[in-house]
Amino acid sequence: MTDTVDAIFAKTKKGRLLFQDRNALSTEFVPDNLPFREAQTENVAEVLAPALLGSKPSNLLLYGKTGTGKTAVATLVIRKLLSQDDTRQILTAYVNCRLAGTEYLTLARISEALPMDKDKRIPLTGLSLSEVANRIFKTISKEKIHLILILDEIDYLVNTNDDTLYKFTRSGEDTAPGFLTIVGISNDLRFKERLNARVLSSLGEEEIVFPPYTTAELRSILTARAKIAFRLGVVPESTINLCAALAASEHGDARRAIDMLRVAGEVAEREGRQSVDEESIRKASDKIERDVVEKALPSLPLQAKIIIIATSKFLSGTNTGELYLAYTNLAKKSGVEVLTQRRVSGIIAELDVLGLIEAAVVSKGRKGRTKHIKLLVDNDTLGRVIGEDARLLDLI
DNA sequence: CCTCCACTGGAAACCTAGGCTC
DNA sequence: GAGCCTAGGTTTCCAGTGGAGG
Repeated sequence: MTDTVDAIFAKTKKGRLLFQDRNALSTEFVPDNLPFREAQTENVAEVLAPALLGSKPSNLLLYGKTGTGKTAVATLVIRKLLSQDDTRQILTAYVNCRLAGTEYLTLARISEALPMDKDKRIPLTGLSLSEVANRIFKTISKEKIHLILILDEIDYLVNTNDDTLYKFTRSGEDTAPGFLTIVGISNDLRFKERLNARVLSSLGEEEIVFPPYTTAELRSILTARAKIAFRLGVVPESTINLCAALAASEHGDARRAIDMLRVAGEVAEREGRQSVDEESIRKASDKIERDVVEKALPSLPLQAKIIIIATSKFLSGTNTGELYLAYTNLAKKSGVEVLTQRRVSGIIAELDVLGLIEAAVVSKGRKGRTKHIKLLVDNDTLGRVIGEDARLLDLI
């Protein structure tokens, strides 16, 4: 027993030699200059600069796929802006609309960044959206706040009606003498098409596009980060190359590349290796994929979990009708209310977006049209993660 | 070329939880 | 505390639809 414990500690001590500053590879870390994003950084700075003189900057839209540096550029510019703010009136709020979940929760998150009166705090539910928006506007007006609002994944705010966005883009009178500038960030290049023309004209006053990083650029970024994060010589060039190549095949996602390098370092450390080799990168790549699933599964609503379990009964895939029957059985067995097929079909679509299952519409001629559904989670993981939910244990 | 299946996916109505007002 | 209001989830209804079999 003590032997193994000693061994673990000894290994850890040895492994420590790899990292120098692990922070440089964390998702929150934004370096003081972003290579290959100089133009965009300057552009954003120019648009937001008027805030330093107390006037309202134009609203701004940042476009580009995940991991192309949109959030990093915004964060960096905001950081520098705040450090030079003599007016002391600028306040910034960052909200990820997808993570917030609903429109209401997005607004609630925004209000958290404001110095709200105690009795005006936003409760978890019960208020109308316009009431919440009005409270936010009133606070901005009363405290003369110059708010720069970063709405990451803003496309999730538009799906149903863009009433809230419209209100926010036209809030001038309600917020005076304060103001509100929106920096919208979107991964979806076609997001604009879904946007109401009136909203678009004021929200997209300025637009900046972020192209994907090339393999060479990723390589350069990784090399720079690795220099800060790791001790000299523990990351060979071949590791960087592999990491960059893997990320480049995923549409030039720098966040993913940096994540992978960090996890690879952790793997190498745990295994007591002397360097972060290509093997560590491969293991990291696997681990990241597993982690995504293991994080998403437990937070799923009960019904979605049951549907996932039902899907797991069909090893080589199934279709909507068959899956619905299996789901119905499971739900009855566990005493859960049975949803309609329309709803189940909707949840299937949601799980597809999450990447937990694969659901492609196929036509089988006379045998109709359906979705071919396949589980993308392996049964071990499923049993381990969903098994924690006592109600579902015996369904697996 | 036409049919017709087994759904898909949009739209609207309905339900529920929870804060608000008086 | 009664009655009102809304967001978000669900149900109800239904007009499409891709393509194998006729």
